[in-house]
Amino acid sequence: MITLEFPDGKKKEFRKGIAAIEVARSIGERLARDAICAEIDGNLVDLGMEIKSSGKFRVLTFKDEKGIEVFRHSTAHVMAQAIMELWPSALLTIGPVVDEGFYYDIDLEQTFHPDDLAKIEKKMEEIVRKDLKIDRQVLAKKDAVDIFKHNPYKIELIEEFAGEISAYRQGNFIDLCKGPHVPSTGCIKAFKLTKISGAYWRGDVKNKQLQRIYGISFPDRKALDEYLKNIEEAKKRDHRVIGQKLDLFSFDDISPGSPFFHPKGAIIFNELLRFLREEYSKRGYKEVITPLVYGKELWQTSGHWEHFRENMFMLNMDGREAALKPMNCPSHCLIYKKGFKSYRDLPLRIADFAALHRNEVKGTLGGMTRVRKFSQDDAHIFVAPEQLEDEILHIMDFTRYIYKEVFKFDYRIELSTKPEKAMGSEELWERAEKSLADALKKKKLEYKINPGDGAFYGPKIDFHIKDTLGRSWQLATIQVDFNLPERFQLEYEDMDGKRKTPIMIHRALLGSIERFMAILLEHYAGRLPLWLSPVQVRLITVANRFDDYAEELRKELEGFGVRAELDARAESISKKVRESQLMQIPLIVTIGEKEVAAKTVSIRTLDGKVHFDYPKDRFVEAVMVALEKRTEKAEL
RNA sequence: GCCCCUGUAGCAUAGUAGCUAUUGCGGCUGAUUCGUAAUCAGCAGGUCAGGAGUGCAACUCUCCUCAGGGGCUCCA
Repeated sequence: MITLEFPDGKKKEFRKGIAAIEVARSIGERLARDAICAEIDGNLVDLGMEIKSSGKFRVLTFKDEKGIEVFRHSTAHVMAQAIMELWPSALLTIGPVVDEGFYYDIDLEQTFHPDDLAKIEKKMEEIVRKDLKIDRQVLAKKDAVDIFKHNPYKIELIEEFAGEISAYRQGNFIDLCKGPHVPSTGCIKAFKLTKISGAYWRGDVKNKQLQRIYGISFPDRKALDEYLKNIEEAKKRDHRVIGQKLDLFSFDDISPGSPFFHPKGAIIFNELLRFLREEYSKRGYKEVITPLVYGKELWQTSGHWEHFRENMFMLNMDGREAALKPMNCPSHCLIYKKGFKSYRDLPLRIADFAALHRNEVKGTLGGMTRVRKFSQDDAHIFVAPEQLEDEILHIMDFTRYIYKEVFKFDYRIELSTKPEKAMGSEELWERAEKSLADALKKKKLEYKINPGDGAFYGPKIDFHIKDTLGRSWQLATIQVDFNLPERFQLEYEDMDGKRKTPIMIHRALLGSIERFMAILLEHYAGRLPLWLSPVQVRLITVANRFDDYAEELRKELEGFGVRAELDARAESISKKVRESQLMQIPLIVTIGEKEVAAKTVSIRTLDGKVHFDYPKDRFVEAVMVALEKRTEKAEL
């Protein structure tokens, strides 16, 4: 007999060699039905696995992260089988589970067409209907090589395996796999193949490009339908759709990747800058204005010429090679060098909103999230070494204020360390990495380490958030740099009269303003906070004879710096309300007989609620308070 | 840069086994003065992304270019 301990701490005896599924059944029929695989002492196993020794036992279902992964991985196998049946010459490579679903990379002469997805899905349904048993097999290396000898990718994988080589068979399909898997193909109830793309073998551009098919699966149809509905909803929130509907920005073929901000978009952009400037003045930053064009010698000094020349826009300046600046750091180093610096000048916080140009390769451009021309809320802070940690803490506070308090975002923190292409000594890098890690620990923040993902001049802390389509974007970044100050021979005179080299911190909190705007639009689904709304108040009159009162109120609001419009067209109230609502105007004020008589207004907010007979002066007051405090909405 | 898909008026769309194009919104004109998501009528608006080719004939088929989209790679 063996003793199994369940997650609730209860222990139960079973005969040795009992299958995991039987144990599940002994707990409950329902659990056995939902079971995907089991976990024994932390190791995932198939439900058919015979348990030979005592230990901690757990049944995994679709409610468990690991259960979802196994389920989707099994779906990937069903898809692979379907593809092999339809295109027997296809070579399977790898097919892992990702955040949203799974994919399989396939080497096939013929290219897949989107219509093929439906064909593959049909074949998958057949396989599911057959309810083929999925069996685990442990193979000796030479047997594995023999089975997969026609597939060089699998051979390459087999050659790398150190431990046991396992494979899973369903019908006449077999694939190399660590497992576990669901017991039979019939378990895969609801799935959808979502997209086709190219992908390089092992993610390396030098390797052959394979075809990747993505899919997702769920234990029942309802969950899948819900997922698909969410995707549809997310598409409506896409910043490109909102940007066009609200007339915020556009693009033109004549300058791909460079946004045109329309008047309403420009308001949002400028409001963001106004907000930052106010914060800057509270936090000791000094704003500067710098050139866009620089001779190449500057980029040689900074190291960008060597590392990023292909991504810079080149120009000719008096017959000398020059480039549009892709970033601000060298400009600020030059400003630092004007006039001798004392330790009393540090920390020196230099902020800049200059336009930056990066000649991104065409394939990577997209909407406002990846552009060629953009501005950052950039700042470079020059500190003495002993000020470094405090300054980093100071920046993290600033970041938290913006993201948590003002915009209420959830973010993820990553610490990126020394990349292969790096400048500077090992020792400097270690010091820089440690200072960032220490600051994170002091703030008790959770973070993930991204080995080798730092900038070429130093390590960094990045703040990432997800967009509505589940894609992750880097927003704020804090980078420690010991290299540029040396390259530019920056120095300051310390208390002891000695000349020392300062440390430079690169930081941008919103990141690119363009990208931040995109994320904001999606975050709020176009319903921006009052202070950012291009039009804050729209006044609608019931009939022309009330226009004077409305215009008076509009002027009053305008006088207080509120963006207010009067819609006095001879259209129906319903129509004017509808249009304002579609334009996501936060405060829609209607004015008619009653309002004029009683000096009130009727205020409609975007949720459709109407506050009738609201005293006019109190309304103006409420708007002013909301703008002053930058709250999302006016308190009515 | 690589793979795949897409490109019809300002926007959203229909369409043709190859004979220059549909509808709605928006715009303009006129009427309507109305109480919280579309008042009515009329009019204008398109070298069907651009170029080349095959046809008597191309928006439709082929090729090239450009742009957009989804991925891959990249992201100072």
